[in-house]
Amino acid sequence: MNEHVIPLDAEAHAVERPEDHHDDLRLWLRLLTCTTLIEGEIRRRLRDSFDVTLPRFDLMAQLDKAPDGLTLSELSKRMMVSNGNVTGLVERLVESGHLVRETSKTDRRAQVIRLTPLGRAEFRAMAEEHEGWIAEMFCELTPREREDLMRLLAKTKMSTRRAIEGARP
Amino acid sequence: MNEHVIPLDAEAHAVERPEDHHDDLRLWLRLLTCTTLIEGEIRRRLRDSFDVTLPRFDLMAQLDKAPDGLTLSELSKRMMVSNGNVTGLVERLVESGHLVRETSKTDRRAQVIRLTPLGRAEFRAMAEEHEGWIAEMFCELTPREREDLMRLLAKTKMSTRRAIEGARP
DNA sequence: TCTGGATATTTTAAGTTTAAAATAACTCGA
DNA sequence: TCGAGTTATTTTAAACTTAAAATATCCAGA
Repeated sequence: MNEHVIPLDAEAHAVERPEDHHDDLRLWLRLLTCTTLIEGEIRRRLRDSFDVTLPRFDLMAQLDKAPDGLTLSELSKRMMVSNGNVTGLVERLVESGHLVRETSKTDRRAQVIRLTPLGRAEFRAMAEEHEGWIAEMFCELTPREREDLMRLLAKTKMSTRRAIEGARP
Repeated sequence: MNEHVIPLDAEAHAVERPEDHHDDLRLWLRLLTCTTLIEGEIRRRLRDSFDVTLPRFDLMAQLDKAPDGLTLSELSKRMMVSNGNVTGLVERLVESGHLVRETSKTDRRAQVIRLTPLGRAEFRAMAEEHEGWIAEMFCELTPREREDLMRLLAKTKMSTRRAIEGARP
């Protein structure tokens, strides 16, 4: 008897006390763990296989997608890091012969950054390996699951952007 | 005419050339973007509201969950950062009166780290706000979507762990 | 007991990262 | 043209982060 009685706190997942956001916190921690795990492994493999750091790889990836080059501001916006950070990264990559910088013809404040042929060649070689590594990380997800995850992350991104917008308009 | 002809590369999503992992790469970049967005905003709010850095908050969060304290190794494993990193963070948090460290009674190599009453009080105050901020970021997702995302991230985590295990046993 | 290997932590050097202040150049309206 | 406000970049100081080497301690077996 009584096996059909619905307890007051049935469906624990749906219980919502005011201000009870533990599940969201767990969701965030899991998101963070996934990213940290993948990022750490990619960092390790880039170092072991190509002796390059992840920030440098990321910066070159942005430039590879922009054949006409990018300004430092544009780079820092796309990489979501500070301006000063990009200044230092570019400095070291110019030093090592992977990038060139020239003053914009239309705006003397702006520097246009480009990959050198060496930089592009090295990046392309790394990128091919890198893409395989990433596929490896997701290999246990079905195509359907990957689509779902993509969609849910897109929604999370939009939700977060609006939360940020709302807080600092 | 011909509008019903199915082109050779119909259903772009299903087209799978050998070694074509662009979708996985996009999935990874989206995951990274979400994490970076949220992390950046949390960092900003912690600074503005409590004048604390994110790494310090994260470290205190680990200790708050472990009433008996943790060793530096245990901390670095849980935070997924290097040992040396934790050494420095703990040093500064002891300096500011938020942590205490004592040598383990059973292993003279190990330091047990604990929150001080001050550290715990300050952390609890921050954590309450923090939880609300996180909920804000996810607020446009339905409960069902949050569950799905949680599940998919769990699967991603497992998939990644095995990829890492497989590469360096 | 002694010793080799494992574990816990610290140190070191180099690089990354941020926030904030400083510098320089642009824009646009009075 | 002048000047206020904006934008692009650099500089600065402090903190964070990693990988690798160095120390110190533990542990298990000969």
